[in-house]
Amino acid sequence: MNRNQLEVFLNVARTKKISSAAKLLHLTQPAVSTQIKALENYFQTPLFIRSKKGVELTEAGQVVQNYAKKILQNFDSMEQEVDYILGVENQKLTIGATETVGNYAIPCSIWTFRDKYPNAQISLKVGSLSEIVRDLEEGKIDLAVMETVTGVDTKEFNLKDASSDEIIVIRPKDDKYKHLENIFFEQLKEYPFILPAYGFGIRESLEFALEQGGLKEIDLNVISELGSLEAIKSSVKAGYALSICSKMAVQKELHDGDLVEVRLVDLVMPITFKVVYPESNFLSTIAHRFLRFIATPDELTLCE
Amino acid sequence: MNRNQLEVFLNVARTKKISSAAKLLHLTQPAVSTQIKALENYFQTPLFIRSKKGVELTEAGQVVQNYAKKILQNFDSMEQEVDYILGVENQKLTIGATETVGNYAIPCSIWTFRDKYPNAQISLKVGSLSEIVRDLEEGKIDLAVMETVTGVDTKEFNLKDASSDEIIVIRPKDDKYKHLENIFFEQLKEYPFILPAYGFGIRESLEFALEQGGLKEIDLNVISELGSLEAIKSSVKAGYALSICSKMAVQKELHDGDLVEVRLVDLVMPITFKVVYPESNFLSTIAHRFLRFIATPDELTLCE
DNA sequence: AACAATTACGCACCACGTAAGGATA
DNA sequence: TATCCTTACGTGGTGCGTAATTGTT
Repeated sequence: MNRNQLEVFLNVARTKKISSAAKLLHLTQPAVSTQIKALENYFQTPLFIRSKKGVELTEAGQVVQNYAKKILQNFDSMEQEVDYILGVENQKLTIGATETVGNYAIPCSIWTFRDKYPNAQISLKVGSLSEIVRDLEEGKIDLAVMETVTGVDTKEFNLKDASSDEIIVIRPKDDKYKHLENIFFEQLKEYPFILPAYGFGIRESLEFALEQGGLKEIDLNVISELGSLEAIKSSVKAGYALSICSKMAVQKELHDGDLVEVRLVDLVMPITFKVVYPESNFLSTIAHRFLRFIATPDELTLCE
Repeated sequence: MNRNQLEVFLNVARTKKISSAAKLLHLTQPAVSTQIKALENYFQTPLFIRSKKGVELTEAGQVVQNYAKKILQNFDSMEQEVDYILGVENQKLTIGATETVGNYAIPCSIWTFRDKYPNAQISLKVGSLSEIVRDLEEGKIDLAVMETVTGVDTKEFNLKDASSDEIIVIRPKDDKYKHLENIFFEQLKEYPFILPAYGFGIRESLEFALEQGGLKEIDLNVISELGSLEAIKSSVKAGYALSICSKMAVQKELHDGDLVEVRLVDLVMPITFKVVYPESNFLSTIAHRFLRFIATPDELTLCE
């Protein structure tokens, strides 16, 4: 039994569903399932009672839950105290990010990260891909987060996958689109469509996802190409057309019902953020901590 | 960072030597070294100061030590509390063991194990290999510990390596053997030798070790074959001859100086105990706990 | 049909052992 | 030379994803 299994366990206990925990942890259902089974095998007793609508803690499971919380808290405290000794709080951290990532995906992560180091000087610099790459090379930023890594010298810099987002199709809440729930990509061309402009990040991610999905080219009824997320959101809300964007960028609208997600049955379009950073030796301790943070699967979940 | 690394870390902190910790954990020096390095990389700071004669905790290292102790205690408490719910204390456990293992290697482990379950009914049955195998098949014992597994139906039973002992050459403390410290196996035949009898376990282990070492047959100046460890020890002590036995079996004599170990430079003769047990489903919970215990590397170290 | 969980299988990574190297008394 | 630690490299076990299966609403 190890730390990771306890983290998985706690997420299952909290959500009362293996599938939900898997989503939070950015793992698949079977992965979580086998981890729980391994724990139960270790203790030689069931920790959950499986029922129709999820799982429920057994008595032994409750004991494990209590201790697991304590243990993970101790891990956290240990890291905090070490950080205090190292004076991580006094260090400065400047993160670079491209437009889409920087404006929608990263800010809430930074808030969460700042909670851990409330007195550190953490700043975010948003710019175009080329600007960010140049800043990285000139050492003006400690590390950068972006969707694509074109133009980055992969010999000079390291890459790491961060938590992933997803491209989704959005539609107005109007009743006339009501039947649009689960459709094939092909069917999209029956509706007016707004395409994000190039250089906007998401357009490139879309084309890459289409290629991966075996759908070679964009054959849609494009009524316009817009270079601003706000413009896209407004246009779709107003009922003019469908469009796409990153799911994180419209969390609020989806939740409030101002926009509705159209699920594609034959295509998923994941976005994997890349964190770009120089050789370990050139990284400050707090930059290391941010790397650890952004690579930890469930740290970003507060934002969803 | 995980539980295992903390356990390694604590052993290094306690012994102040990576090599000593490795021995206690039945690991190699590089294995422990890399684990410590991984921890230090995780925290981005040294946890030990390496010096000529070992290692010393840094300030950060002391913090980690304190929390690591807490965390591992919590793991222990968690397991204890789960065991309490499952009523493991009320279960009965009967362990079978062959002569050598049962008389020398296992008893101290059982004491340690009994500390964890003071009210459980734990008994040890020592017998010949065939007796133990029969008891296992008849379900009279829950599991068995032995050196060789000849005669065990490996389809019906599972095997697991437990902590290992070592066969060593012993000599009298007499001054006339004083020059015998580090010699080649070949040189042994210049001295009178007592060989343990077959069926005694260790004889089989010896022949296996010789075969592994590329030394096909026992070409020694054998003056007698004895079937009792006590007889062997007495004879060697009395100065009649050299002999072999498991290191654990003569811990006390080696420490007191009544017997002396002769190191072979061209041959090491490890003994790996095998734990034999039926299908998981047929095992009581406490038997499972004993399996977990005996397979955990550093649980047996209290006996060395 | 849709959702929740399990099982089977292939792959990629990590911890380990072996071997070799370096530093110090 | 002996002791103690580190670095380099090959290998096996474990955790994960994919895909297929079962069971429930």
